[in-house]
Amino acid sequence: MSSLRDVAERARVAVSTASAALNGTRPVAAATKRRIEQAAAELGYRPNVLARGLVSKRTRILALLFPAPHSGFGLTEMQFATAAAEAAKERGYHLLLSPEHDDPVEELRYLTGLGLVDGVLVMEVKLADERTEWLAEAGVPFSMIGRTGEPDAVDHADIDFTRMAADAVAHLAGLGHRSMAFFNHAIGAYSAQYGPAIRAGAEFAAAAGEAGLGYVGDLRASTADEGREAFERLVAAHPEVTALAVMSDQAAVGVIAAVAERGWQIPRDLTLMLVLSSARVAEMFHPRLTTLEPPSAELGRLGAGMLIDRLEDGDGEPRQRLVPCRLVVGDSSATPRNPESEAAR
Amino acid sequence: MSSLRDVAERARVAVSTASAALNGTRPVAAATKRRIEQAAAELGYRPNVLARGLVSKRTRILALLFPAPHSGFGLTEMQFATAAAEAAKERGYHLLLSPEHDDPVEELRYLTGLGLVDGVLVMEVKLADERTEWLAEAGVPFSMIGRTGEPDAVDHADIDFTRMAADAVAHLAGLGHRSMAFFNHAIGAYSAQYGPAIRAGAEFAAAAGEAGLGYVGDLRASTADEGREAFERLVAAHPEVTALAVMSDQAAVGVIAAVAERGWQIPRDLTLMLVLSSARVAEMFHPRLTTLEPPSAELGRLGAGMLIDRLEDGDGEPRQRLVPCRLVVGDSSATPRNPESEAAR
DNA sequence: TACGTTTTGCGAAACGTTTCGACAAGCCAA
DNA sequence: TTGGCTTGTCGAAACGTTTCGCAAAACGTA
Repeated sequence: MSSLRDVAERARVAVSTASAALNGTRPVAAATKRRIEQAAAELGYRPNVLARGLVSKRTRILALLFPAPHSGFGLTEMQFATAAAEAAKERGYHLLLSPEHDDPVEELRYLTGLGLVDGVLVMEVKLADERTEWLAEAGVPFSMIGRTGEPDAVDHADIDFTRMAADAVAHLAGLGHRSMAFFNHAIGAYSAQYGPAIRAGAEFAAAAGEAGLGYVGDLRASTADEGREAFERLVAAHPEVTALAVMSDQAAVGVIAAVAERGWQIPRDLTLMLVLSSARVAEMFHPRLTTLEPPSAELGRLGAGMLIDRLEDGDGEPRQRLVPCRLVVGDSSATPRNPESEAAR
Repeated sequence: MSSLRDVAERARVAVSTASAALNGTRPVAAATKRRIEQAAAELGYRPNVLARGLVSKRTRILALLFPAPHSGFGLTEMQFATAAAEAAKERGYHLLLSPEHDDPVEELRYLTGLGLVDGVLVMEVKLADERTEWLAEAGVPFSMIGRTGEPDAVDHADIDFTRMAADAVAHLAGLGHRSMAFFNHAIGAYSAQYGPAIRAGAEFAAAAGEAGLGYVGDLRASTADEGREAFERLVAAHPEVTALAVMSDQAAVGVIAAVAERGWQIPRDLTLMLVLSSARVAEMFHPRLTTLEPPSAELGRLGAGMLIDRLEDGDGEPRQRLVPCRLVVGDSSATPRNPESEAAR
């Protein structure tokens, strides 16, 4: 690989002049500049990232903190990563995929100590997150996909949960439903702190109340078995419910099976929609399920973009974006079976 | 961040001695070594990757070439990436997620010219792949997840397609089926060169022949509509078929819908199995589908491991591994409806 | 013609490592 | 005591950039 020195020799200038010309950091006479650029082109010169980073303290490398799959990874997490990598690439940055294990903070200490990365992208953020706390304290630039309970002035891109719940409720109410149930993720060691579960739960309750819908919100399921069981409990306690919103696609499998076992049909007897599952997954069900698709790629893109903005523009007001979900209507949405007498069913 | 110089000062030795002690590249007196190590620990010293890479020409960074999603990415591709990152991390390496666009070779030229990566991990390898050709020619160390048509001496980890087809056929034959159909991926610009589609097609035909099963292998579908249509064609032309193996989960959605529309049931009237879909996806269907789950994580791990071996041990015989799939039996497999008279059905 | 000012280019230092030749000290045999 | 080895440590150079003080050249003005 040819170095800047080769370029300088070929253009018959000093190395420093070549550097200035190529980076535009100092004025260089037009003719000289042209000569240097041509020499660089002819040699196929590529600046060495390491040498550059060593002196400039900027590597243009971002790290994406990738949590160990806690509950089976989905397309969503995947899209964060690919979209972030794409966005980074477009702006001349690189993305390091950095898996996390038992001791995220120690690993973070190691990772940032390497002098390899300019900033960190954090995903699967918990309401109280030791990683973001450490990063803030250590003064390492970072942005979040998701957000902590008190994101204050921290850059982040997250789902607009308020709008998501409102959209879902509007969809159901628009079809004539008067009563709905929300199946949240199961309470686990993880989801106890998991922002999306908590925010979605709160926002659904609020949106249903706002719209005057009956609301059952204490159901929790993350597996097919749990979904089945939760559904049975629901039917026993709240037979008036005609519409279901389910967070976990795994749970939906169980719910649908339980519905079928009763001889009921979707959407004739019950409307069912997924929440925060990709359309690709939703259409794998039969019937194709309605879903509120998370803007995963958009979040990944935004997260990376914000971090780069921060790195380049230095400080400034916090960059924070809430992005709505996309409602993809499938074949699982319909008017309630008997709107008039539902309460008496 | 403290540098090697700080460590050396604190331990009252020369920088070069500190380096030797910490890396073990030269003998250092035990007492001195201890002093240096302690100083390093006290300062929380982390060697700077850039400085080290600049002189040693080794960064311990691997790039994973990530193709632009051609037909919607699945869990499989995701697992390559995460497993490769994990494996790399365990051996002290980092993984760069490097998206590809229109001109893979030019991008590769750029990427490797940066001096940032020691080696490249290539996935979604086509039978004739310009990327691997370029890499080989340029002398850049690389390994493949998948393989070209003539992998010769190139390191790779791939699915054992022969075994996969044999396992599938054995499963179906074991249930009593005498005739099967294989739904391959649709012929697209991409899949025309796509190893898995081509290898699976060939191996299924061979395995069915070997086992003495009737075989229909000219069906192709990658979407629900195509799946539905292909199924109708199959029923019209080959009513004797009692077992289906489907490559695309999207196509399976269509097939299943078409089956249901005829009033048939799986597995009562027809056995259906997925090929190269994860169990997580397979159990999203109703009934839960049998699947031959690809060893994605294993392939990612192996691919990274091989590359690192090559980087560290220098040359040696090619490292090549074929890994079998895992048969996960769901509720979609059963004995044929009427084994005796199937040909007359 | 001389002087101040601007433009243009140069050289050296620095970034934090690794590598390697040199050399002082210690030891043993002659 | 000398000479030859071994062991342990040091200093300097190198990797490929960027940065920055300086000086040479070019220009305009008095």
